[in-house]
Amino acid sequence: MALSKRCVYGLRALIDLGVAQRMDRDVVRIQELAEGENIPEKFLEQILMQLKHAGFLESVRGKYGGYRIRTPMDIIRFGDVVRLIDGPLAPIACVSQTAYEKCSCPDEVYCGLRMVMLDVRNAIANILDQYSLKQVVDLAIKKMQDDSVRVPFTEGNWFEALQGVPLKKTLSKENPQRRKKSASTKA
Amino acid sequence: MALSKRCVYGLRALIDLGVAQRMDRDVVRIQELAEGENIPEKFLEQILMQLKHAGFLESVRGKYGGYRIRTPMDIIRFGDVVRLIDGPLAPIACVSQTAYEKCSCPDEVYCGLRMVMLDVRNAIANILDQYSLKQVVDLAIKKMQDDSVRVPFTEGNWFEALQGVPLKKTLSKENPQRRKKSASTKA
DNA sequence: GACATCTATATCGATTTAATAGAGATTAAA
DNA sequence: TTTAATCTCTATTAAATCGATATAGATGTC
Repeated sequence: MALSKRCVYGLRALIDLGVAQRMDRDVVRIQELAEGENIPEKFLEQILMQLKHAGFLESVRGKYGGYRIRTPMDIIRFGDVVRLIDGPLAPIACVSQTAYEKCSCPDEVYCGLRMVMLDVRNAIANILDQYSLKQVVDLAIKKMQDDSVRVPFTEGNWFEALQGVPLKKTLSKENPQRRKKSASTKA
Repeated sequence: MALSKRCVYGLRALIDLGVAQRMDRDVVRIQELAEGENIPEKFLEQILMQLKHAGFLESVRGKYGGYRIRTPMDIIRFGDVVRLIDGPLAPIACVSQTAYEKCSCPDEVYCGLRMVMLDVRNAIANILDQYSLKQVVDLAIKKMQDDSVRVPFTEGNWFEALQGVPLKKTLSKENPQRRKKSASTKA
C-alpha cells in the first residue's frame, strides 16, 4: 500500500509551498525546495511540472523565478494529488469510485475480498479527501510555532537573506506586507 | 495504493480455501482454485507456496493432493496476509508500525505529510487487522445462501462429482459429515 | 509402473520507477 | 546587450518489480 516516492515528493513540495504562501513568501525555486526536502532536483522538476499542469501550482520563469501555489489551499485535497500522481486510491480496481474496473473474480457480488477492500477504500478516501492542504499546512505551522521551532520561509530567514532572494516586494522588515491573515511569526 | 495481483490472487485463494473448509471439502487442487478464480495456474502455485511457508496453508502431495487451510481461520488476519505478500500497510515507511524506516524529510515531528499518512495507516490497519478470514468467509457464504446462490465446494457439487474427487472420506451424501456447525446448504 | 499432483528454481519480457542529462526558452539585472 | 539564473521539455537509462512461463524433480495413489 506504499505511495511512490514521486507522490511523496510531490506532496512534501506542496506542503512546503503552502507554508511559503502562509509566510508571505512569493515564489520558491526548485533548488530550494529540493535541498530543503532532500529530493533530487531534476526529479522534483518533473513532479512540479505535473502539479503545474494539473493546476495546483503556477510558475514564474527567468531569474528570481520559481513556483507558488495556484489553487486555493482549502480546495486542494490530498486525495486528488495522490490520484493525480499514483492513480486511484482503491486497493483493487473493482472498488474504485473514480476508476472502476471489473476484476477477474467469478462474481463481484459475493466476493469476500471486495467487501473488505471496499471498506479500506472508503477509509482511505474519507481521510485523504477530507484533509485539505490548508488544514495540514496550518496544523504543521501551528505545531512549529507552539514548540518555538523556526518555520521555514519565514521573513527574515537568514539563509534567504544571505542568498539575496527578495521577499514579497522589497525588504519586508521595513515594509511589511500582509495578504491574508498573515500568520504572525512567534518566537 | 493498489495491491499487487499476487496479493489479490493470494487473498482470493485463501477465501476459497476457507469456503472449502466450511463446506467440509478436504483439499483443493491448485488447478481447481486457478480455474475458479481465473488465475494463471503456475503463478498461483508460487503464491500458495508462499502462504504455505508462512504457515497459513498446508498441502498434500501426490494424486488427490491439494491445499487446505492450516492456521485456524479466526487467527488469519487480512492485514498479515497483505504484509506477507505486499509488505507494510503504511503508505510511507515512517508511519509503519511493523517496518518503520526514517524518511528523508527534514523533521518527522513537524512533517505535515506524516500526520496525514499516520491517520491513513491506522485506518487501513484497523480494518485489515480487524477482519479475520473466518468473518469474511462466513459473511460471503451467508450472503450466497440468503440469495439462494450455489456455494462453491458444496458437497454434491456436480462438477466435482463428475471429476470423481472424493469428499471428506467417501460419498458424503450417504455418509454425511459435520466438523463444525456445518453450514446447511440452502437451495 | 503410470499418473496426478505439489516443489523448486530459473528465466523472461514488459512495465514502472527513480533518476540523470542536456539543450532550449524566458526573464531580471548588470 | 550580455550574462546569469531560472523554468521547460524531451530523451535516456539503470534498476527494480511484476506477472507470468518453463522445466525438471519429488511424492503419493492406484
